[in-house]
Amino acid sequence: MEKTPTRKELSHDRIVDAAARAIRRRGYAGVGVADVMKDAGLTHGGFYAHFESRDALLVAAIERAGRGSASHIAKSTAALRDEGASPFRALVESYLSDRLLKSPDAGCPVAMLCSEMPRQAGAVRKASTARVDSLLKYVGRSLSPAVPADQAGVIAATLVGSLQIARAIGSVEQGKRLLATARKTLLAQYDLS
Amino acid sequence: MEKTPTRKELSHDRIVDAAARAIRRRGYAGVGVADVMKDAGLTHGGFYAHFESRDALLVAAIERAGRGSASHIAKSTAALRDEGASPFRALVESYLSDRLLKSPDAGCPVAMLCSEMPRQAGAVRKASTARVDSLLKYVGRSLSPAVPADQAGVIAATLVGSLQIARAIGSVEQGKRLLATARKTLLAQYDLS
DNA sequence: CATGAAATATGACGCCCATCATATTTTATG
DNA sequence: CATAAAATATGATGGGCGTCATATTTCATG
Repeated sequence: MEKTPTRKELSHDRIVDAAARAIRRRGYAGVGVADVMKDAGLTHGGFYAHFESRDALLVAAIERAGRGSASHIAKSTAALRDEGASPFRALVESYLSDRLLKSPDAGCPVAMLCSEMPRQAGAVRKASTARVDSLLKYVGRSLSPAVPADQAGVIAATLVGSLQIARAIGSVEQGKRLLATARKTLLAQYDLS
Repeated sequence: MEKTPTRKELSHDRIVDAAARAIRRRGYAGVGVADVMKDAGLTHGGFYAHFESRDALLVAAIERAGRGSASHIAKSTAALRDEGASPFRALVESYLSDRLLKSPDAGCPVAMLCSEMPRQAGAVRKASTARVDSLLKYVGRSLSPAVPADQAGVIAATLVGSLQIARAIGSVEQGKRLLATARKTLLAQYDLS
């Protein structure tokens, strides 16, 4: 029995979606209550009927962004696996896809927020580290059994770092080259399929 | 002939130092004019006798933080090299030292700011990408000739990503373990000395 | 020690933002 | 269609921050 969502639930959902986009595009500090509400097609005043505080919105946004990225990756990897790619190859090629260079609001929130996480406090921090843990677990599950499990952290770090540096570097051209060699290197080292 | 610095030059220097600490500890948005001036032992009003704008301070802070980290690494690697370590091993062990887990204002500003860089504008962005380029060049110079030059980017990404994730992860214990395996993995793969 | 200039402090202005109180609109029920 | 409750809008408040004008202090020079 699927309960049809109430109007408030629909609004709530649009707000979280807008916040999840904002936090990936602009970081923690870039999530403003008024802006998010406007993006959700509402005005700022009604915000506190939906959330106790801005921090509560941030927590919801982080979780939503994580789920969004996870399902994005899942879809992308599924397609690659259909073409015969190993789980690890599918992850690497999805995570380090050229397309993500320009569209930050589709990529992994850990890559967008990682360097800001240690500065966050309380529930926001907790929700953030939970996303990191989740990424590590995901990477771990995609590894070939021949790869030691403790490598998941370094591999995740290489994925996150490559995407970040490819975005931060001067030219898009350089960024694409970096992504390409990162994919090649990771596959050469860990894709023991 | 060493010109002795004027009072204003000394103040300027303390301001930039305070800003360089702040930007590594708290990110771009965490550099407030009033806070920085207080840290420098001054009050907020005199700021615009030293800088045209807050953005100009950010540029100076990024450059100072980069130089600070570079000289920190240089000192640390020099000591390791005296003990017989290869240039690459010295870099890896300096950059991924356990000590940096807790003291963000001593570590590499690229690791602290990387995910925020694409969001910056104008001169701040330029100064930031210059630091990234500089890091890539530094890594490239420390590589053994047997390692292809285009690997510098991936290696830098692994360094930056490992430090970030080690800091963002739940426990310090986990962070140290991640740093240790990152060091081990990088050395096993690239330290062809 | 006096004096003018350089450096810094005090204080104010305008803007943006999170939060909240209250008014208005929308939806469901009789 | 009327009415009450739910949802959202309007508007206000207080605080923080970048910026700047002006006052005060500090320093060098005679």
